Amino acid sequence: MEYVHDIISALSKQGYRLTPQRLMVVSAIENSEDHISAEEIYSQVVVRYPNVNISTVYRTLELLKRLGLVTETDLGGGRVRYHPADKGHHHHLVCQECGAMIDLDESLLGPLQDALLREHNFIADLRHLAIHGRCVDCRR
Amino acid sequence: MEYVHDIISALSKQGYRLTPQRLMVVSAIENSEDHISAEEIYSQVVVRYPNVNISTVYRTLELLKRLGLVTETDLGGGRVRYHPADKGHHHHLVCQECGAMIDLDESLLGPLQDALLREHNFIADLRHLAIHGRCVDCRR
DNA sequence: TTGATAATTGCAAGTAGTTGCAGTTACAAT
DNA sequence: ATTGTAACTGCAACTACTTGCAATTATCAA
Ligand SMILES: [Mn+2]
Ligand SMILES: [Mn+2]
Ligand SMILES: [Zn+2]
Ligand SMILES: [Zn+2]
Repeated sequence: MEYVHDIISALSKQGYRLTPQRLMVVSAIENSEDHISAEEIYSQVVVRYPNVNISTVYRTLELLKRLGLVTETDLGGGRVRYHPADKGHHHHLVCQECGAMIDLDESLLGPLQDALLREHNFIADLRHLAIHGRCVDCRR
Repeated sequence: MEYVHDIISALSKQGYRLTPQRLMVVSAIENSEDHISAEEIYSQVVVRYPNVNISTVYRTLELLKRLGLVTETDLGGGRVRYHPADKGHHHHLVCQECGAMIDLDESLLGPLQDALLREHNFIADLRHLAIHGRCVDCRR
């Protein structure tokens, strides 16, 4: 069985069209070492496909989010960032003062997720959260 | 002792100027029954102070956030919403599918806040969160 | 009261992201 | 291969929010 990117095969399986623009956006996300922004995706894609428009990047991200294939996270810095939903299950603590980021294991939010499901019948999307606050150094 | 809005007396105590624009923004927030947007604040203020600029509203909100006097929350709908930090301690579950909102007691996040402080020395700002996901009806 | 002065504001331009629409194209059916 | 069609894209205009800068003003000291 040939190798296909997870996201692309999921798109294909669900009947979405595999346009070159989408393939390149997906590839930028899957090849990114960490969290990537829409602008960064765009500037990668535009090199190989010069007349792509950034609204296509945003629309693709919207689709991938809606299908649960990528997560969108506000890590500060004025733009949200994306990464594959099934890659590196974890969260981040973000200091609002100095921008420091602390990685957090996903297990810390398990109990909360369970409680919300049990007590409110609500399926919380708690994959790759950014929790904002103050780190030790910026404590007042 | 005379009555002063909590937020105004806090501003004053910390040495910030009490401009008419600020007083009116604060008043709009404190008088709002629930969560209010920047645009809604602006449209209240502009009636009594016609040449106020919306950037002043945004800058005032930024200040009030930074001082911990108001909370900013993304409840969906394409704009964030504000309310006094010390009013109605609670959170919201927001369904990404249908927009339904379920109120949540603040106690549910106490254990998480404690764990983050204990295990990571991080003071998480978990006042008035919006947790996104799917409600029972939109479950798949 | 009356200045001095730094904080604050209005304005205009900028950034991140969204949307309506007309034209293009992936994909399926022939 | 050709063609029909809805999905998708590019484009341009728009929304929410931000920012640099010059003009205004709240506050304080004289
Ligand atoms: Mn991450
Ligand atoms: Mn609320
Ligand atoms: Zn910090
Ligand atoms: Zn729902």
